[in-house]
Amino acid sequence: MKRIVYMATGDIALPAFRHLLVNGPKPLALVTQPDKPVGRKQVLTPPRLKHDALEAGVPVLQPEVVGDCLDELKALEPELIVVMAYGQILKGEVLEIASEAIINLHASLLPKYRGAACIQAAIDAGDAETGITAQHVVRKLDAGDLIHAKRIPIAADETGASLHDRLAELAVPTLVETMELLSSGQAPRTPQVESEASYVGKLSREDGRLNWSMSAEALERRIRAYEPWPGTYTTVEEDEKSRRLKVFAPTRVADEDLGEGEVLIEGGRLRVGTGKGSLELTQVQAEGSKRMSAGDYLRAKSPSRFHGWNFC
RNA sequence: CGCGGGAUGGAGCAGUCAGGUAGCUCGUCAGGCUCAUAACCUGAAGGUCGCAGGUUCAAAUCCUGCUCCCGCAA
Repeated sequence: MKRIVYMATGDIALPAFRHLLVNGPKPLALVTQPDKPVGRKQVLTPPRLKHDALEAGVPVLQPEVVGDCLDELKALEPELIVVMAYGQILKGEVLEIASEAIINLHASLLPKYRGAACIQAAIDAGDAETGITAQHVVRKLDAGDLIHAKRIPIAADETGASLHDRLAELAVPTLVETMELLSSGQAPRTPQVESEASYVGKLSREDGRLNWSMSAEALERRIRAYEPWPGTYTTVEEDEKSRRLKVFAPTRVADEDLGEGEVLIEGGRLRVGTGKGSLELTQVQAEGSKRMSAGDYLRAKSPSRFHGWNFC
């Protein structure tokens, strides 16, 4: 299989793309999302994949919707289309363009965690392992027949960021092996077991608000899972204003007996009660301020101010 | 011109409204004390108060312009 079109936007698709650029077969084209304004200054930023593609002389297509470049795609006469973290749902004619197959590399062990927030979901749920699954792309999101999957264990201190990077690397052998299977004509094609399927939608910043009635263990996992996106935060009443306080990993489960959201300051350590057990926050970031250790955060605050302090 | 917060020794901050000796909690270094400690005591070093102009006898503080950092929004 030599004629490949790569459809991807997210950085998680970068290692596998680079592998193809270096070891071949070199993709005929990269289809990626249009450059988007990013950050506070709304600077128009191209996906990093685009940079690599252009450097390697691979043509780049950036249609608003994939349907806009159907003719260009057909003209390339691809045998295989590889989709990973592209950011658009594919339907209609696009699914028919590749002569052999259109496959997707998904960052979970399907049929678990179909959808966008699959990496966060695996950590949040406390799963022991996750992986990359290669599947055929069908109309229904992430519901295609399964070809191949590779697994990795989830570490006890795993964050969304670390798992993202490890899965990106895992995508390389997953893609290579999947292509070998397809070429050999021996590729399995296993329908997903619908009863075991689950779906995790896109996360928004608001999803990162910590609910102190959850257990300390669940909160600790969530803080790791949602780092760096969407991040987690709590709010604190200060000077009669409700201010946001971002919370980062690592956090530690502690065993003080505190009410939900009740704050205990002791020896420069910051602990909060939860629905079950308590949590020690070690890294926080106040509004308008940089990320810092809990000790630094507490340093300039007088102890009396914390009397009866609560997070909510 | 999307809204808002901020820049003060190595860290986190107060001081700015009402201009007048650079302060707090830590850290660092030196010495002391203790069986011992995130312990305590004594002392020391360390700052062009983001940058550039302006007002003033006098500017961290007032005025103007600029740079950078951050929260929200997208």
